[in-house]
Amino acid sequence: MAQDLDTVFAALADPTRRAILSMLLEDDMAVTDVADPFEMSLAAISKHLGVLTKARLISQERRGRVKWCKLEPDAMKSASVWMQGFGQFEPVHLDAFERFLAVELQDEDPVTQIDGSDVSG
Amino acid sequence: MAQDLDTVFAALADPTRRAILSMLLEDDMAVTDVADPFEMSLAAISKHLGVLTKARLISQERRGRVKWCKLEPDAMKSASVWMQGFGQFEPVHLDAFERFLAVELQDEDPVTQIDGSDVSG
DNA sequence: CGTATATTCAACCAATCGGTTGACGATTGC
DNA sequence: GCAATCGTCAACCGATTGGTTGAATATACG
Repeated sequence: MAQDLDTVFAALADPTRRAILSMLLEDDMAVTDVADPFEMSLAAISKHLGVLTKARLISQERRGRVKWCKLEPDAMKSASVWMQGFGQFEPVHLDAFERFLAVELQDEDPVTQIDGSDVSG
Repeated sequence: MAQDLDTVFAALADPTRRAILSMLLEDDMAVTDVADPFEMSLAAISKHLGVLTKARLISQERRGRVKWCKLEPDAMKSASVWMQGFGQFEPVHLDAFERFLAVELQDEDPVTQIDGSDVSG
């Protein structure tokens, strides 16, 4: 559906949300841990996670008082398929680590942030 | 760069703009002709084309008093590469006509609009 | 039980978005 | 030259976005 593409692309348009997705590529995470490397409030991250969930790019499962966030690549796949209509984009075969790097390198800012180097107060 | 992805994904998040892109898949078009199937004003379409141009998803070349719009698939490709970090999306080998259909079918509304059937006011 | 932790909710804010209208600047053609 | 065509610009509008803060809700722990 077109509306799915609306929400998926809109979700991907924000660098914070893309950073969150690449963090979740490593492992499932609790909301608080997702929020940790960012300078913004927990509530803001919670909203971002809501946007990602609505776009079905992630799923959230509550276990006890902790809500675990998990990457759901299918939604991204359908967007990717739509894009493929515009050219034969070579699939660039990557192994797990290279996939991670590919994402990290395209998205520069969040890496610095996630690294937690020197985030000014 | 991350900012490129911002503008590309944001541009793709709007159904009118995706419809424009799939129209341009068939052929280059003048701004007026792009606007024709839509119910909104020419100025609105002009703005949409501006967003697409800024994202480098299209280019615009003025020839006489007509401005021609041309699809530029490279920007979409870089977004597509970013996405591939999240999974091995099979490349779905399509020929030219099938590529066009793939795009059209994913994006339903615009087709109806382009068809000009009955878009309520 | 009481308190700390995890997360969301609600209200608010400034900025951006997607659309409108009317005026305007170029270019074309009778 | 003058009128029609092509396209953008500027001002405006309501809705949405991305952030804040403070309070509220659950769950866990000691």
